Amino acid sequence: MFEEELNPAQLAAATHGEGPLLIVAGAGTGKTTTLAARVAVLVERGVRPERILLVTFSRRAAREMVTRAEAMTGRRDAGRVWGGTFHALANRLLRLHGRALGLSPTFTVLDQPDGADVLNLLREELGFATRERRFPRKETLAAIHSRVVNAGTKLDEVLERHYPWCVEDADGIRAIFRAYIERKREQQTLDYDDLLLFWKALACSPHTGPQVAAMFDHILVDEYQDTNALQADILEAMRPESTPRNLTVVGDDAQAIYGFRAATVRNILAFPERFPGAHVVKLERNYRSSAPILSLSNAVIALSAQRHEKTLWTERTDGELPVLRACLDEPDQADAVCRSVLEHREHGIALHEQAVLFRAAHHSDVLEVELLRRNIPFVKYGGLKFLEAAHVKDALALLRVLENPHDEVAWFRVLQLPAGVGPQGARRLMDVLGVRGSAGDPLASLLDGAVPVPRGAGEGVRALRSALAGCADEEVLRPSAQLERLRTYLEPVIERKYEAPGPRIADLEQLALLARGYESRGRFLAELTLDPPASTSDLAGPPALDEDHLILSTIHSAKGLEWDVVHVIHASDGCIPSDMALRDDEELEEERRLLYVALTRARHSLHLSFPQRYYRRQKPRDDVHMYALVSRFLEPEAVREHLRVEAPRVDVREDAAVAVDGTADVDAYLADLFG
DNA sequence: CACGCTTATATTTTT
DNA sequence: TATAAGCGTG
Repeated sequence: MFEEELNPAQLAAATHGEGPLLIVAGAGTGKTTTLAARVAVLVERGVRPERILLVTFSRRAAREMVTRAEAMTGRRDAGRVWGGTFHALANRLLRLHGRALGLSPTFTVLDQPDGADVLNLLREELGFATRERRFPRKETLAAIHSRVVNAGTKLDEVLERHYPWCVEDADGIRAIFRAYIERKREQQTLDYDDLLLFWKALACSPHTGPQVAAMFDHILVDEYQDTNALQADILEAMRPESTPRNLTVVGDDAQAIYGFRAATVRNILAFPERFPGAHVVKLERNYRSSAPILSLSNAVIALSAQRHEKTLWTERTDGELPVLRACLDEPDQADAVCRSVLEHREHGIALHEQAVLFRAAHHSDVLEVELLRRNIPFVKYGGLKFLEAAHVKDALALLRVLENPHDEVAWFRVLQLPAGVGPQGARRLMDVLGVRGSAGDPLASLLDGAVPVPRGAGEGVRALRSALAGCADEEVLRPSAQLERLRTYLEPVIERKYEAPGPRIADLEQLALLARGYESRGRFLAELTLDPPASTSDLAGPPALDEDHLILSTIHSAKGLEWDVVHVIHASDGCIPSDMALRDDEELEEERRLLYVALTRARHSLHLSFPQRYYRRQKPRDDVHMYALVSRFLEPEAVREHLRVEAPRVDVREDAAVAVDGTADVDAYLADLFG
């Protein structure tokens, strides 16, 4: 049944037997189809779906692949495949088997900002916040920690290479990190890095390892170029040599764009050594893009300093040259994009078959205003800060203390909700309640009402207590119902604490909406942090999807997707490559691949643009603007010849033109890393 | 010690 | 933009 749908290389990959398999799949070469077909083939050969582990870069991708496999086999039970991201799968496995590692099955998951908050508490406790000298911010600490763990590199080395301005504070950072491990263990919380570390520990342990590895007959991993050293270790441990090493990985070194998350293409390059006897299949025939789009993409990546051992080809001969348009300024660019989008729509291309891609989430701000003005509906992927908004965190913190009464960060937020309680008051209350340490029940203590309350805060604390009691009473209460109750408590709090409370209160309704469909509070919390709403439409709910809408997306979030028409905006030096990413060649090359990813999303029509006059939106009323040049990746003649360049309507003065520059094992392992 | 005010600062990408 | 740190007041 697959023979007609797949080309020989795809078929070879899909029907590969036992043993390790590396599929090197260029952009648009039918990677998803192939992987879905492989799942289908395995199921048809008698492998039970629940014994297949499918690791993808988003839950959405996992769902899509499983759905396609179901369609190919006609079997409903393919949905029982274990699909999801590394982190989501780790969460699932650790809830089942974490006990062996000393983890409670009710552990809570800290997202990156949560982890940063814990680090911040320690930063203050250990006296680094008040010092005269400036000390790395909590976000920086979180980023350093994450890189150390994910790359498996010593702290000192990471500091030297990626955070040279923090080298002087190495000892302080080390002290904070040591305390951080301890604190997380006490609280039964795991951050993103822990999820991976504990999965690895689970898989490496002589007791649990064989059992966990034996849960799965086949493991398939998508976007392998964007995995890091730790993730590769996990896979190796999940496929020990004593068993048939049924591991399929799919990736494209030319599309590696997650270096900042410690991903390394070495994983792909070293795969055959790590898994001896690995079969390698290359997919080079592109089915997605027109010839001119493919030529441009190939030309851009050909100038990469690194070698990419494949050249995409297509049998298509249709298509027009991609356009590079220099715009006057951002409004002009927004105008050009809107016109182009509407023109394509007149030619029968629906809005949702068109996308606008950009490097950073805020690059679409001006365009969004223009789209709203012209009544062009759109959804935006990437850069969504919903869960990071203070009031949403407040609501979630309330749920979290109910779920895990030793969750310190959550308590710290919750206890500052009542009027008259600030950071110090909250700390005192936490001490009295016994939040730290795993003994006792701080929640019960608070509800008992036997705790001394800071002067003037009596009423506020009483309100908080009754709100929590209203949820704690009934274990059966569903999370959405709990949120409903908490909302009545939170609304006045939000009105007092924040300006512009209107939209913030509306966000709480969204949150309650997201919670419907969850029976368990713990699951809701875990899934929300591990698979947060990816787009504005995820939040808007199903009705909005009926309407045709344009897609706006960061290039990162566009990974694996494709559209008939693609507009890449802000294709200027300083944006692509981002002037934040010019520290070394490695970063620069990643930016080039990012542009490559953007270009290869397009099927029929590709428009690049950049504003020549670029106001720095950061400072309001700032008259200072800069003159931007086209991205250096589009500058060389070898690339230009694949573009139709539209001249600026007004020339920029030459002299003004400047580029914008601008547990025990885990703990011991960590202790070793921190030196 | 909370809270409201001012000022500095740093802004990428995501699980 | 918006958050964090610094400072004065109650």
